[in-house]
Amino acid sequence: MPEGHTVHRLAAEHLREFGGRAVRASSPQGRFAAGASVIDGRVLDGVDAHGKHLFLGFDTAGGHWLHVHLGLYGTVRFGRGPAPDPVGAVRLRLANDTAHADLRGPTACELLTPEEKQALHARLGPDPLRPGDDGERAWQRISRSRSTVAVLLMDQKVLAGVGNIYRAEVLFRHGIDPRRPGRELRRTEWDAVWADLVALMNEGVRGGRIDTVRPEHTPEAMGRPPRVDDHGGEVYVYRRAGQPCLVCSTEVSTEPVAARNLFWCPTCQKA
DNA sequence: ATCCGATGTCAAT
DNA sequence: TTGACCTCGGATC
Repeated sequence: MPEGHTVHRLAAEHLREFGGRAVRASSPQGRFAAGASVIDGRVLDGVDAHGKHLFLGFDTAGGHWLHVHLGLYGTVRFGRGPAPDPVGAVRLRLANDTAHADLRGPTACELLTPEEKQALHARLGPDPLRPGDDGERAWQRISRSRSTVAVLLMDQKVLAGVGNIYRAEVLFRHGIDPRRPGRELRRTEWDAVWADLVALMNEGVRGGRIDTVRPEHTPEAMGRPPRVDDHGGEVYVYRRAGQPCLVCSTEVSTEPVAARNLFWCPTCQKA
């Protein structure tokens, strides 16, 4: 499930499983039948990821880019060996003789021209997972904005790839109150946040999960039972409302912000 | 069997 | 600011 690290991981996995060979494409559910027939039989010869947007290039010289956005609940499930009958609503199945991948529930699954792909990149902020990107463009926006850092970090035009978990966790790690206006963030704080996102999210790509807890605060180090959460990683505040802060034992706070639940420690993250 | 929430975005108001 | 989108899994009855 999808913050930026998941999408970058999916790009690499598609290239590994399907790259350089003709791929069969179908839409068992039917909603992407026309698009699948365009891709069917073409060679996957390039992949790209920017924030939460995945791009698969088929015969890219001919300009066929598949754009996928998983949204809140989209998934891709890979399988080895002969593809079984599709189960449930599979929007797109990619398959070759050794592997298959089933896409379900995406917000976007569409074909783009190179120009349309470029336009999409243009409206996204820098992505901590894209090697050439840096946080300067994001800082220009943040340092001029009266919006809160909680809102700014989730705005994909400002910064691409950060979602609700990385937002909550990186602000905790830097002791920043999520309700502070962007223009009151200090340059040194932003530089530290950006550098931390680069490190945390690359770690997320490697492990396929979001782990943000420093070694000295892990359950093992603190003598607590290991944390169990759907998303599978060790975190400080995400979805821990009402539980004691791992650092200071204050109850973790929560509050809806723009239809998403924000989590923070009111003691460790002072204005 | 049914309800609810979820790592997200956009159109309509 | 609100609701729609559209899928799954876990909690609840």
